[in-house]
Amino acid sequence: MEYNPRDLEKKWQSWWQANNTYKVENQSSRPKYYILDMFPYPSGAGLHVGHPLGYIASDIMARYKRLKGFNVLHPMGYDSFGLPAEQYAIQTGIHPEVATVQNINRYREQLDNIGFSFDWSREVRTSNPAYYRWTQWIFMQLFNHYYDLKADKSLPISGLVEYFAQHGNKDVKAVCDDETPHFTASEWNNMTEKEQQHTLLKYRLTFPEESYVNWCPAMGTVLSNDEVKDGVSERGGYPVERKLMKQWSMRITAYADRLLAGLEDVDWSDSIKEQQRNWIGRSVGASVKFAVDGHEGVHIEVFTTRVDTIYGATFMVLAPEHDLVSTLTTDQQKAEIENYVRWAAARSEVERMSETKKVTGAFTGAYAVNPLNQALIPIYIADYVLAGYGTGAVMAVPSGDQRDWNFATAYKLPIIPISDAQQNLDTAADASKEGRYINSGIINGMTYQEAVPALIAWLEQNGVGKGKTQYKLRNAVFSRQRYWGEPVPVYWKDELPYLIEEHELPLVLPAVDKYLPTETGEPPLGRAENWKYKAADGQSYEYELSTMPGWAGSSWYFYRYMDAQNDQAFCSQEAVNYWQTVDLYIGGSEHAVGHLLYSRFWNHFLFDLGLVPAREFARKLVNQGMIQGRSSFVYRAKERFFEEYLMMKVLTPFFSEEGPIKVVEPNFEEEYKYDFAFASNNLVIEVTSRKQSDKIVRILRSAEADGKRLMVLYTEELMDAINNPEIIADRIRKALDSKDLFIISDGIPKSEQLYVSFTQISKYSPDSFTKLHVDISAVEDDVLNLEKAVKIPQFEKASFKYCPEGKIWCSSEVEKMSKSKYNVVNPDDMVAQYGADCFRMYEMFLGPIEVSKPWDTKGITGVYDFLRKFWAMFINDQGVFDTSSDEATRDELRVLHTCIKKVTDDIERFSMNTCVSHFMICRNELKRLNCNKKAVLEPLVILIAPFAPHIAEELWHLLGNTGSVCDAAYPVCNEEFLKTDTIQYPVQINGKMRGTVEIAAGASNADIEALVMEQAFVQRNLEGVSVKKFIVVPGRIINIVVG
RNA sequence: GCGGGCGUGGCGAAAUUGGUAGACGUACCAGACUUAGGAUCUGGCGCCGUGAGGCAUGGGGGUUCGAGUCCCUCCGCCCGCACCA
Repeated sequence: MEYNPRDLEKKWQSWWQANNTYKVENQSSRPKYYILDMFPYPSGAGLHVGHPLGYIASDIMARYKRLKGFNVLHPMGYDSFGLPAEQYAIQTGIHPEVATVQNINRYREQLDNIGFSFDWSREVRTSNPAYYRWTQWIFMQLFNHYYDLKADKSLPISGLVEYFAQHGNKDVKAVCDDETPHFTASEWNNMTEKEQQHTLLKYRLTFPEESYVNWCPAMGTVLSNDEVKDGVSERGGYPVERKLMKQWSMRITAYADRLLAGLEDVDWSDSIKEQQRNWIGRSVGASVKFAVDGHEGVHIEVFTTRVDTIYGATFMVLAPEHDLVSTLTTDQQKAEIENYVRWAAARSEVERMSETKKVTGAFTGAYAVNPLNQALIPIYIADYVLAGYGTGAVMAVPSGDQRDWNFATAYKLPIIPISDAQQNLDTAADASKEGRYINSGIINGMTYQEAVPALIAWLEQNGVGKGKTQYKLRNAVFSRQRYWGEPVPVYWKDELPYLIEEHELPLVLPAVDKYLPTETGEPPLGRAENWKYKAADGQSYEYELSTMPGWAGSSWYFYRYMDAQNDQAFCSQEAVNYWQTVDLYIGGSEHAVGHLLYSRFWNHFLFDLGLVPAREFARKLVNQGMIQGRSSFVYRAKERFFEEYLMMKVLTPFFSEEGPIKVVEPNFEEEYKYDFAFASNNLVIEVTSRKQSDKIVRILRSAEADGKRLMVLYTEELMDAINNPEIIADRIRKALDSKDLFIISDGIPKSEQLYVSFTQISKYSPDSFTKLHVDISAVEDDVLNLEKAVKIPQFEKASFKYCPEGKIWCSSEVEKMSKSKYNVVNPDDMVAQYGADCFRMYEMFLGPIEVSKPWDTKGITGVYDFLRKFWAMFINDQGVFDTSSDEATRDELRVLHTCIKKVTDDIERFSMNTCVSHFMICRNELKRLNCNKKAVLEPLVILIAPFAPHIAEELWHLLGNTGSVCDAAYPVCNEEFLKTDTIQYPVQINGKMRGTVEIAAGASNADIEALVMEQAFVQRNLEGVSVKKFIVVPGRIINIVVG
């Protein structure tokens, strides 16, 4: 009976399916456990070996928890709205849904292959109307709520309307737009419907607004901040610009403090928490209004975290985009300011970042008045002040802030010390909060702790400022000018947005002829025919044409799994009260600030509405590392190297080192002195293309100046010379005798590119090569198999015409796995060759789950061998399944129970790699004991079932059981069996290992000491010294201190 | 610059509270069996040394009977944020 993984795996996979083995009920007498994977976006490329890593770990956990007696929810679904399907639709005209379903089917096949214990009856797809109906429903709740600061939670907007009608908004403490004006009850009641609705938008948690957005012209859509990296789109790398557009926005800033505080309550990695804190970017300080000299009624508001340094403010800086710049600029300074504003606007994001040390700015000619001491301070503009943060203006304190110091030094502005502890203000600013204030009016002599509240009180009393907390976090743009997303359940009437009726949900995506913007520049939904909202008043209105961003559907999907078929609610209260929150969430750290922050935001909101039981949706988060690919490369020579290579190839056979021409390595550091140095005593041969005739003249002169004769060979001729080297050799011989110059015509076929392997390039400049990815399947033992390589379009066979020795050595590097890098390893291939159990165990064996590591197929044989040997323990000499029912020996039980203990402990602390090691050790030891006892092997089958469910299920049934091994009783470690009669004590002398002594387990310290001192190796080491101390750490170690 | 993480054989990595550093696996070497199989089994495998022994967890220092683990310091790598007032 051979171990034949494929057959038995297929058999059990269909058995599980037929028996609904993985179906989970929403009620149980057992405790619940919810383990969730980040659901995938089903891309056209399918899964690679990196994707299942987290799923395997979670599956092991899920199966383990089930064996341990939990009712385990372990679902899977698809984040199926998204850009790639839409791009594909634009190119092919195929509806994104069709491509998406195809991709999902492929994903499902691949996932099924690996033997996961997902309850597929709970599958969710975000693009399914039955699902996005509830995404739209949550959107409607957000529209209908505002954030009340007194209650510190979201409340229905209807309550606000009632309040306005009775009291106006003066005493309302709610999160709203900054410029929302105050109004009385009668003012409110006298407003038109339009005015009222307009006002309410300033309070709603989702609202349309004109705002600067990251507009990506190439993709025709708006991107969120985290979808933009270094001024280009994260996907595709297209340029992104700032553009003013009407967009739906989510008032996530209302939850900034709670999102920050909530991080304390979750067991997530420090790195993720820190990234979220960074993103929220809370800073506590004060806002201060500065009057402007000569401009009645004009104030510049600044935000500062160091209001205590206000007496040191010697100038003020506005961002070049600040609204007041043109108002304040004097006629005299106008030209300079306009110049600077234009220059700053033209600078790209990248330039601005790379030149942060350069100090630039311009003086407006205006002066601000320091409210504390009435000092007049000049107002500058400079691009080190960002328009997008705070108020876009700062009070500059060169003594306390390095950037202000740099500016003051460059523009010769005064630097006033403000603390008796400040030092060396000539060389740098001193931002410390030490000492007591000087030159500081009302806070002179105070410490930092005393000064801040004193100043804030003063500012508030005098109406020129207040304590304020500022966030980096912006409201989240919630519109995409795209087709393949959830329609926003809103129609427009009189330029105001209104929700459609709840019973009209879902608002289904309409059909369109093309997936591109309309001719008038509207989003693709503008193409839908007869797509109008029929309101209760009998009128038709325009629907909102933008769709929701990718993060909408993924911000609440974990609740849908609890009650996936519900058409009355996004999830029933019974279900959510049973499953509560996610106990363990597994996924990549790349979602640190996107998905994980938005989901927390929506969850806090749903919590405020009383719809979910906890503020945080996932108690524990584990971030699996990436499995990287090994990319193989060959190098394509650039033209320069090409010439040199040909030269070598053609000329070296005819001119040895002893001959008239000496071969010299080209010197790339002295570029263009002699472009190629086949140099003899007084002859330089230059190889060049005809196009570079001016270069030739230069080189000729340079050679003549050195007293050398020059021969020019054209690459075009060298090409011919490959087949007919004698001709060139002959000409060179002649050139040695005469002073002839060779000029030969053009004619290199473009396609004849030269590829070289990395081993050859080490002696040449890397600039001479272009690196190209090679399909790993065409690489065998680091050598490129030319036959296989030819199937890659970029490697025409002709390209290898001039490869030395007819083979190419490939270099390899570790990179992210990606189709475009030709380094993808498909799990299907691994499963086909080694089986799902082996694949699962090997992925775990690779290393700790959180660590990124390169895939290496070579090592998988070790795990495969283990499984075969594990199988073989159940098979007798005749090749038949056969286990002994004899009682297990103490040794055998010790091995078994050690394994139970280690594996159980390690699963609990998520150390799957060491679990696999323990299984191997256990097998090795049982083999040594020649154990085939059922009493030992049966518990092992249960123990290994989470890791290798198929082989476990097969053996479980062969052992005579009828139900699934998934429902077996988890073996319990009996510590009794771990005890041994004797202990091997390591013996150290002065901390150095000298040997081991076997000592009876219960021996007293005195007995131990006597026994140890007898040992020969101890005696030998004690010669000439005396024992100062004898340390016994029971069960662990003995250390003898000598002197 | 700020924040987070990390540094152990040829390679992936073990070492749970300080207690035999390198488990387990790969790769490699030798042997056995077959004899060409990429099969199986046995042994070896951090470095130096024939050996006893010495040296080894990025470098240096400290605490300790004892340090990969704790503290200080320097170096290097990775990730995140980045003129955030």
